[in-house]
Order: sequence, then structure tokens, then C-alpha cells
Amino acid sequence: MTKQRITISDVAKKAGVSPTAVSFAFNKPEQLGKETLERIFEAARELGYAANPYARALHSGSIGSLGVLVPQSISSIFSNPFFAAFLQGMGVMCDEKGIGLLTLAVQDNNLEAAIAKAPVDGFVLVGLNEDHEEVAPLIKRNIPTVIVDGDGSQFSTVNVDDEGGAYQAAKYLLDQGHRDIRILTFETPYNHLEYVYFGVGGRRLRGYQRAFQEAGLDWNDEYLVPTIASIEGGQDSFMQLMAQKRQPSAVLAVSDAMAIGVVLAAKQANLRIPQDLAVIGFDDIPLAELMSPALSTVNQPVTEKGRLAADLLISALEEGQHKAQHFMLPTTLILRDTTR
Amino acid sequence: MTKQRITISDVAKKAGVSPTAVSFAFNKPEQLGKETLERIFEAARELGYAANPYARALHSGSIGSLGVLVPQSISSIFSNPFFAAFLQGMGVMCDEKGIGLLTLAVQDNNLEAAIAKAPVDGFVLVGLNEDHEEVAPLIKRNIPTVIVDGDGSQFSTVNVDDEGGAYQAAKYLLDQGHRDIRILTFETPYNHLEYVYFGVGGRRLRGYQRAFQEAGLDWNDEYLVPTIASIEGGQDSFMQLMAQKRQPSAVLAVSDAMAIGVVLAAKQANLRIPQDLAVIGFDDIPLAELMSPALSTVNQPVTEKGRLAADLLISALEEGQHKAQHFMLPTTLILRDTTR
DNA sequence: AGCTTTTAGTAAAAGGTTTTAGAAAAAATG
DNA sequence: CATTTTTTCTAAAACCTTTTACTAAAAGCT
Repeated sequence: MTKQRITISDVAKKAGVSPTAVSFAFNKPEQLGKETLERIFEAARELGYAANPYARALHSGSIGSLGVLVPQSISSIFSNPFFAAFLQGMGVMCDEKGIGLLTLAVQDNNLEAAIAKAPVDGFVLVGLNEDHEEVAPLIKRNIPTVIVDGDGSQFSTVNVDDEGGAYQAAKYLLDQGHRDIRILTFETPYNHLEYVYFGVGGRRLRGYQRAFQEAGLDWNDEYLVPTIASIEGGQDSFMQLMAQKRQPSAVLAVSDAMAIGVVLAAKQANLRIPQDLAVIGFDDIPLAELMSPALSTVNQPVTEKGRLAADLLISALEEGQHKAQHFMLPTTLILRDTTR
Repeated sequence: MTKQRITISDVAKKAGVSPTAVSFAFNKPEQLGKETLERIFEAARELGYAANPYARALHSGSIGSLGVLVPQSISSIFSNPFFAAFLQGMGVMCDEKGIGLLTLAVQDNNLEAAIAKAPVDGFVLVGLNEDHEEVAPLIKRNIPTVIVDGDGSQFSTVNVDDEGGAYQAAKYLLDQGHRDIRILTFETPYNHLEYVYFGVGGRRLRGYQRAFQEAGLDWNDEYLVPTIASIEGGQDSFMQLMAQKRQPSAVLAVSDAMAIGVVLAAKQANLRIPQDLAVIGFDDIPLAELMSPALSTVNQPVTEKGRLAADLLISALEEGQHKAQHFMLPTTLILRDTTR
């Protein structure tokens, strides 16, 4: 026997009033007489009544939670310290407003379906551009949305100076005299190298490239090593690099996880860091500082990024139509033990 | 001008059919003729129609996402590596089933309100017991629920042998001859020491206690140092300990974050680890292995815990009524550089 | 041709809430 | 006391979808 859900009518019947009165009791108590109010609350408490959130949302159009959409599996999101920090930042705002945070699994193909089904008032899109075809429905149905690490004009965007940070990192190594530098990039779909110049990874790459060119070096796709964005990925890539004839004196990685993998693999191979191998990562995740040797890296204000994104989204939600704003937060080269 | 949401009737009108037909097109296409079907899909595509998830949920009772309820702020959840691993585990299952994961802000007082408002099909409760008064509505309205790190009989539970793991840790230090051991416990509400014996922290404490008693030592609440569960918390607590007359030769911490803080503070004070100070944490978060000196700790299968919890919840959802199952996963003492 | 079965589609109810417009009763006003 | 205003409460519409029960037309059968 499945217990029937308690509805507003059940409470109304028990309290001897109309369903409207019960609704008023919770939403506009000033509309009701004092003792009726008491009676309704009493009945509701006894029956354990709580308004059906879907019925409420159907009417009001709002459900009280935000969606975070990342074109990756949920499990990979949570294993990524970058997202942990980012979600923490969003969490600060959500806590303040008593709002839930829905992380969405997105098998790349059915992004559109995920958007349609999600019980949220608005989205934060990470690593997707406004002109992505599957993002179109959000525009069409004008659902409040904020884009992070991606381009857009109708929606507000929050980005970070990836190009500048990468430039600084590469310039630093080049100024130190390094000429054999390898670059660990995000893995590309279908191993198609041109994809590597898209998105966040692409922006970082262009920063490295600019530094190389200013130093009078040819930019060569041979420098690039597509790598899975994880510690293991970094280890694997570096082990492969060591197997080659020409060994790098320095490694630039587009993510800290990869860089840490490189450091681990180099330590196992008894390379001295930074003498035999210099490494600079990207992101400045907490582990970068805590590991030893501590990782040199490019800091980006991840938590602030999350906080700002949530803030923009919530403002848009509260104020109805909201003018799109575009933010570019600074990045900073942080030198620790894996360089110099 | 706010764009009106496209409804099923809009599509119906455009395709020249009844709303029912449109619904059938998406849910029971075999009920419709081939060319009508085409016409409906065409109209839906042009208008950018997607069924309102709330209306659908109102009818079907299911919305396709799971709630994770932790009696902490969202922001503190994501900054906690334990939860990152736990959510990753849940994420594996959610990915498989295409289900969203809603993390809920819970200001302790309005836990009940959060439960009532959440657009989810079921809950995973972390660190709450079934008999918690605010959990009652879940039972009353029999919403599928799984309890993690807490007790329950009606709901399935997933726990870990906290007591046994703690016992092993304490026994190891005592066997090594340590007699000046301090124990970093979870902070208690209102600084009321008796709360320390509740919940997960309490189970771990009882493990330490058993080892102490078997070693013929008095158990003394003076050993206990309530500490905020973070790296900074651990640092602060250890700095206070060092300021005292009697210095500990070893520290047991109920969480790795605290333990890491202790190690950091001890390093800054130029203590040699493990010679001057031995440390054993709890949880075995990824950082424990990667930091240096690598942290000795008690491993618990956190990701598996998350996976199992989600699995149990999803099964309960799919199979309707489901018999409660109770799991107790093993813990293992992992000795690394901060001991012996 | 007359009957039954199948196919293709529709009307209406159900799901639970909020809000608008309005009614009845009570209180205030002159 | 009659009239207006205020207070307290209700009926009904709206929100949007799915499902059940049903009809009309077409097809199959003897």
C-alpha cells in the first residue's frame, strides 16, 4: 500500500476550510483570521503537509535551484579540483540565498535533452560557447544563463585571462634559457590536432605561442602533447616523452593535474626538479601548493569565478531581464619549487 | 516583452492536431500515423518545443534527479575532498542512468523546508540519523532515501567501520610506545563536549578509546581537542597545543584535513616527522598520499560509498518498494611517512 | 453486404498549487 | 438605521502535461 501524498485539499478538509484558505495560510497569512490560521497550521502539521514543489513550480515558473552544465560526466567533474573550487564559489552564493545546486550529467549528444528536463531556474554553462548548437534552446526560450570559460554576447560571461597567464609562464621559461619545451594540451576529440586551438585550452596555447614567437622561436605543433587531464594522464605523457630521443628541459601544462603527473613521473625517474626539468602548470589548485616540490603554476581565481557566475545568474533571475555583463578576471604566474 | 513559453497546445495548433496527439508523438509514437507524426515533429522543432518538466513531474511524480543532503553549507561541501570523492562515486551511477545530482544547502533549522522544496526523486542523507526529527517527513511521505554515515532501519544504510579503523590507528601508536597522544575531534556545537561522542566522530572516538583502555591507559577527555575540520583548523589546533607545557609525541585526527594542518604546522615549527611527532589522519583523501611527508591515515572507500548509496537509491526508485539493506564497508590503516 | 477488428485520433479528467475576482459577514461611518 | 468600508473566506481559472475512455473511419473477414 503506497501512502497517498497529502494534498492541500486534505488539509483544507481537516481544518474545515477551502483549499484557497490553506494556500493563503502559507503564502499570504495576513489574508486570514487568526484562529483559522491556527487551525490550518495545526491540521497541516498533523498531516505532515508540504506543498508539492512541481505544482508550485508549474504555476510560479520557479523551482529554487541552479543548474551547472559541463560537457563532461558528473563523476569526472567531482574528481576535478578545479570544479570543486568553482562549485564552492557558486555554493557561497547559493547558501546565501537558500538555493540548490544541480550538477548535470551531459552525454555530449543529448545536451539539449538535459537542458529541457532540468528542474532549474537558470544555468551556468562551463566551457561552452553561446553559439554551440545545443545551447540554442536556452536562447530561444530565454532561460537566464551565464557562460563561464566561453564566449557569448546575449548571456553574461565570466572568463579569465588565460592567454596572458600562459604567455607569462612560457616567457618565464624562455627567459631562463629553456629551448626544449614540451606543452601538454587537453586531449582532442578524434585526435584531431586542430581542435586543440579551441576553447580554454586554445586560449592558453595562443599565450604560449605568443611568447615563443616573441623569443624568435618557431611554433611547431610537434611541441604539443595531447594529454588526458588528470594526474595519471600527465604521468603517462611524460613517460612517453622520456622514451623519445630528444628530452625536454621544461614542460608547460594546460592544467595542474597534468603538471603534477609530470612531476611525479619525473621524480620516479630520478630527475632533479627544477634542475633537470622545470614544470609550470595552470589553475593553481590547492594541491599545487601542498605537494612537494610545490608546483609553479598560473593562478586563476576559480572560487571567485564561481561566486561571480552564481551572483550574475541570481541577479538575472531576481531582476527579470538583465543586461549581459562580461568579466575577465586576472591570472598570475606563481613561482614555486618546480622552476628556477 | 517576455517570450511566452511554448506549450503543447502551440505545437498542436501549428500541426493541426489535438494536444493529445502531440503528447503521443513524444511518448507513444506507435499510436499515430506516420505523416501526422512527421508533421508534429516538424512543428515542435520549428517552435523549439520541449515539455515542461514540472507539468510532467506533477503527473508522473518523477523528475529525474537525486538529492544529496548534508547538514553543512554547500560551499563547505565542495571544499571538502571527502565529499568530492563521495559525489564522484554517486556521479558514476548518475551518469550511467542520465540522472542529475542536486546538492542541497541546509541551514540546520530549515532542513525540513529544504526536503519539501527539493525537486528530486529521492535523497541520500549524509551524517544524519533516521531518528533525526527533521528527517521524519521523509518517512511519513515515504520518499526513497538512503542514509550514509548514520543509523537507520527503514531506510538502507551505508556505513564504514569507523570504530575499527580508529582502533587500529590508536593501537599502532600505542604499540610504538606513544603515551602522549592528543586527539583532534570534530568541533561540537556550543562547545559542549558530550556531542563529540555522537555520529561518525563519536564512532571513531570509541575506537581510539578502546585501544587506550586495552593498553591500560585511562581515557581522559583532556586528550580531546575540538577542531574545525579543515587544514587551517588543524594548524590552529596544533599551534595551540605547542603553546602548552606538555607536548604530545603523537596526534590522532578524525579527519585528514586536520591531520594535514598539523603536519604543516609541525613542519613550520621545525619538528621532525615522524621522530618528534607522529600523525595519523582519517579518510585517506587523495592529498594524503601526494603531500610530503605522505600522511599515514585510515582509508575508507569513499567513492565506493557514494557509488553504493546512489545504486541503492536508484534501485529503490526503480523497483518501487524495496527492502532496506545495511552495509558496513571496511577501513584500513595505511602507514606512510608520518608514522614510525 | 454486414459484421468485427484495427487504426488514428480526440475530449476530458487528473495531477496540486496559486491567484484573481468576488461573496458574505462584520465593522465603521454619518 | 442605512450605507460604506473592511475583513475573512471561497469558487473557479490558470499553469501544462499525460492518460483513460471513447469515437469515427478504415480495414479485414465470412
